[in-house]
Amino acid sequence: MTDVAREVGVTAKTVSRVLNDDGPVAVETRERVMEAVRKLGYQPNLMARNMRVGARDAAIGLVIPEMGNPFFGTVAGGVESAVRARGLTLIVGSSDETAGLEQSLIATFLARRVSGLMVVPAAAGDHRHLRSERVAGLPIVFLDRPAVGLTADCVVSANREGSRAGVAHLISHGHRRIGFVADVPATLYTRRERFQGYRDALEEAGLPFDRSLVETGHDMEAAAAATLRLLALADPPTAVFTGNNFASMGAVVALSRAGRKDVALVGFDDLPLAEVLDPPLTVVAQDPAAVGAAAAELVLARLDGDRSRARRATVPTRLIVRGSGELPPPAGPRS
Amino acid sequence: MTDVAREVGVTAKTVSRVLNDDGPVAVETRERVMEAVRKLGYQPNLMARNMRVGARDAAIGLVIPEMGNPFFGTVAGGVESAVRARGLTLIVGSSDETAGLEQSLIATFLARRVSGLMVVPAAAGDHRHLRSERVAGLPIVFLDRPAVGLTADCVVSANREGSRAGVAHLISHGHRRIGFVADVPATLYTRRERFQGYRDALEEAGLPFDRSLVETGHDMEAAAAATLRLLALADPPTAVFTGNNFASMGAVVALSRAGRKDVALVGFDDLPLAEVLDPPLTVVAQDPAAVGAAAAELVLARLDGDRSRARRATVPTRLIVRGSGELPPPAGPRS
DNA sequence: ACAGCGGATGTCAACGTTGACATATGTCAA
DNA sequence: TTGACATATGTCAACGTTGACATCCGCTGT
Repeated sequence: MTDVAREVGVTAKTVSRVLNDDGPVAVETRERVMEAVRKLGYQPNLMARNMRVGARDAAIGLVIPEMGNPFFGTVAGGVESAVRARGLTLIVGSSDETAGLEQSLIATFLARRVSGLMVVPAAAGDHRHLRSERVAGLPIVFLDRPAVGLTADCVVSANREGSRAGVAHLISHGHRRIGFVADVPATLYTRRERFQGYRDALEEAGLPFDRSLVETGHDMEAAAAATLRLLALADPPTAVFTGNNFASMGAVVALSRAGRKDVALVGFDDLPLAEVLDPPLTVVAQDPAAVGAAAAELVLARLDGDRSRARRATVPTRLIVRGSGELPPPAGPRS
Repeated sequence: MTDVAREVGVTAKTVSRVLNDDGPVAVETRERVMEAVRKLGYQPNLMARNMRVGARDAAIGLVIPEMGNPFFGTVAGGVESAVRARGLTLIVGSSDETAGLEQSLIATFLARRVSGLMVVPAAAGDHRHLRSERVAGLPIVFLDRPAVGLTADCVVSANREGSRAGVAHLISHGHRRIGFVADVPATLYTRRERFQGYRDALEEAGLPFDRSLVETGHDMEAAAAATLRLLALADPPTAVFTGNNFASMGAVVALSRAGRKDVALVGFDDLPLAEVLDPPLTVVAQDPAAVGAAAAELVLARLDGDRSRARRATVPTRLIVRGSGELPPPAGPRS
């Protein structure tokens, strides 16, 4: 900047004024400055600028569990466009679903003095350490899953209601014994909520809850095995509800391998190939971009001085009917 | 930092020494400093630090076309772990496959004085504007597609060879008329390379190239339509090679809708559900995480002072045989 | 006893930018 | 003519940190 100023024969401050449209500058001076900027290929140093003004980095930090997962990728995409529209930069890190990595990422972001923090909590996280930052007024929003040990803004999908609707859909097609397959232990928020939705639907229809119809598999293969275990029961389910995309894929694999095209299936989370499957997969679709965008809006509102108490926003899900959920239960002795 | 120093009764410099393990500090002083740091909840300001030392931000900027696309997400994941292992932070932006957004993202990163730049070029990009930065010694690496108008480091998949191998696989199963479906116009590097691989395989086997077997569809539906057009030809192909994951999905949909389980299919890019399809999809799989990691290694090597000329690294692809590529051509009048 | 040395700490300036305030020049109304 | 005011620019300091160099102390060896 000093170089540019020298070139034009003015002070750095004048150059600063030109570049920031701040204060009065003679038209001729402005032009000469702009020309020198071009000539020297000058680019303002954002680091120095951020340090001077407000001592905050014009960036938002985002922690997600996995970059390769399209769900979180799309969430990040939603966050990014909203954030960029405000002239802020997005800094992303992935925690690999590990509390330790998550903490160290957050620490890095805080050390950079980001203007806001967005976190998809890792499964075993704990966010009490963020209390002081929150009190100090740093906008912090949690996505997809709420914070643990901290009252803070949060944007989640309508897990319970979506799950309820998916299971109710199966019930409305005559199913009375419906398996539930999800990947992760009960510590994961989304799993708990979706399981509640499953029970809500059963209760609403006056159907009994049968513990033996609930299975767990932490990845696709495990979910496939879990599905097969359900089918091998003495009194097997006629339909299955899967609590996330890996579980859905596993169930699809299992039904395909077992040649059981008669078992109805509804999955939580849409899959890119869902309509190509045989039968096409009926799903409860989330809207990850909307989750990201909503969270970003919350952060931006807080940046604008919104000091109201912590809010929880819920992004609706949508039942996409494609075929696999509409299979009727086989006509059995009792039906 | 001054607050901590005052608390302990030393100078900021001493606190700095403690925190950076730099220079001799009395054990007792160190402990008292650490305690004050904890007590005051002090966190060093990375922005100020970066500005002082080397005038470079301890971050790497990465531009990808789309966040939600698992291919680029996984690339970003590969980059991130490599970069973080070096204590650097990853800053990501998505260009939405737009040259304008790409440029403005790059400008932002340069203004932040990132230590390195990694770019997956948007389809219509032009990177001449980066020449001066490159000359100035900024590590710049292009991923998945080479730079346009600039000689620079680059990491790409073995598009041509992978494609050749995929088509050769079909040929080895007796196919002589093989359709080619890819999404994008000839300006896209990957499309050009994969098409060349297709022609290589034909030539290698002494098969004629038939222009009418080449179709274009820019998304899944378009690719499906393109596939149907191929099947409707007077002398239709007995096998199809698809040049990317959307094209593959489109082809799968088309074959499924047309009830043509006899048409062999090999696709470039693996799909999460490939093995669940009927028949399971044979693919030429890329290794996006390896692409990201290799690119990151290149940037880091440049940061370490490697000033050798621009390199191009090629990450191998892998043929994953699952069934759809092994269907024999129907016994026709001529075979 | 004293030079010399290494350990522990301090002082100062600088990184690039911009807020707060000051100065200089010109314009206009009283 | 003069003071009030707007316009155009300059001066200075500060943001938080650390490199370069200086200082002070006690200990060692002769």
